[in-house]
Amino acid sequence: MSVKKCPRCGSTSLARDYERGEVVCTECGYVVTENIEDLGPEWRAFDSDQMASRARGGAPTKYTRPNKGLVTEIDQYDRDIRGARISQKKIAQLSRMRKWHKRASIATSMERNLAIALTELDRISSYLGLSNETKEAAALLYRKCVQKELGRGRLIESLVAAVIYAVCRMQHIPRTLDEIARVAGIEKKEIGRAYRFVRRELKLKVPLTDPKSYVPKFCAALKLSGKVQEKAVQILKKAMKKGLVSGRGPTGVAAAAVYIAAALEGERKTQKEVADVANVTEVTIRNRYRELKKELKLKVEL
DNA sequence: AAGACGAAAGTGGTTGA
DNA sequence: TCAACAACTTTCGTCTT
Repeated sequence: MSVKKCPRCGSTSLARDYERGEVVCTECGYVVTENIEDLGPEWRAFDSDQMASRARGGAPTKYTRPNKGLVTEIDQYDRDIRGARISQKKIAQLSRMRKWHKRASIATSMERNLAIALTELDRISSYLGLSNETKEAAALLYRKCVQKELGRGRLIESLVAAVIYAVCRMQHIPRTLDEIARVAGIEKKEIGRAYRFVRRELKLKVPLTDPKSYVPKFCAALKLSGKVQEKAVQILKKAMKKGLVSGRGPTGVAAAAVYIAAALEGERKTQKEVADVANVTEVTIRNRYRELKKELKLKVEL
C-alpha cells in the first residue's frame, strides 16, 4: 500500500501530510494517496491493564475552527459597485448565485465539521476501549446532532464527548463523565451541559445508570473472582428493590457492593483499594456499606 | 502500624420558587 | 437568577486488629 515513488515525476521525495491525510510529492506537488488509512494500533491489548500501559500518543491534534470564522457572502443589495440598479436578469442570476454559494459553503463546512468530529470520536473511543459497535452508534448520533444544528456555538469536541457519554449510558457501558472528560480534554461541566442539551433536543431516552454495570469493571481492576462478581450483583439487586440506589451515585453503590461481596467471599480488599478503582472516597463506601448492611441484614464478619 | 469508623465542615451540582 | 438541599469529599480524631 505504501508508495515509494511519485507516479508523475518519479521523484522519491514524498511527504506525508497527516492533518490532511495525504501523501504529497515534494517535487511536483502531486497528491500520491489520499486518505491515508488509519490502521489503528499495531499492538493488541488483551485487557484494560495492557490497554492502559500500551496506549500512547502525544497530545491530541487540535484543529483550528473550520474556516476560521471567515465566511464569504454575496450581499443582497441588487446594485452594481456604483450603486446603480441592475437588470432583472442580473438580479435573478445573483439570487441564484447567493443560493448556491450558501449551499456550497454549508455543505463543505458540514463535511469539515464531520471530519474533525469523527477523528476526535475515533481517538476518544479507542482511549476508552469502546467497541466498534458503540463507536458507530456514537457516530450516527453525532450526525443527527449536526442535522438538527445542535452544537452551534459549542466546541465540536464537547459535542462528541457528550454523544459518546450518551451512547455509553444507553448501551450500559460503564464510563463515567470523569473518565470521558479526562480523555477528551474537556471539562466535565461542559460535557454534562452538552449531554443534557442533546438528550433534550433529540428526546433520547437514556436509562438511569445501573450500578450493576460497574461491577465487572471494578472486580477486574481488583482482580476479584467471578464469585465475588456474582455476589455483588446479587446484593445490588436486593438493594434496588429496597430503593437504596436511587439518588445515590451509582459508582459509590457499586463499590460498596463489591467491597461487601469480596469480604463475604473471603477475598477481602481494603476500603481504600476499592475506593481508588471506583473513584470515590472511603467515606462514601462506608456510608453505602452501612446502609446496605442495615437494610439487607447482611452479616459481614471482619 | 494500618485499617476501619464516624463526626463535622466544605464543595459542586441540582432543583424549585 | 438565587437560595435551599442532598450527595459527596476532606479532614481529623478514635477505636480495632
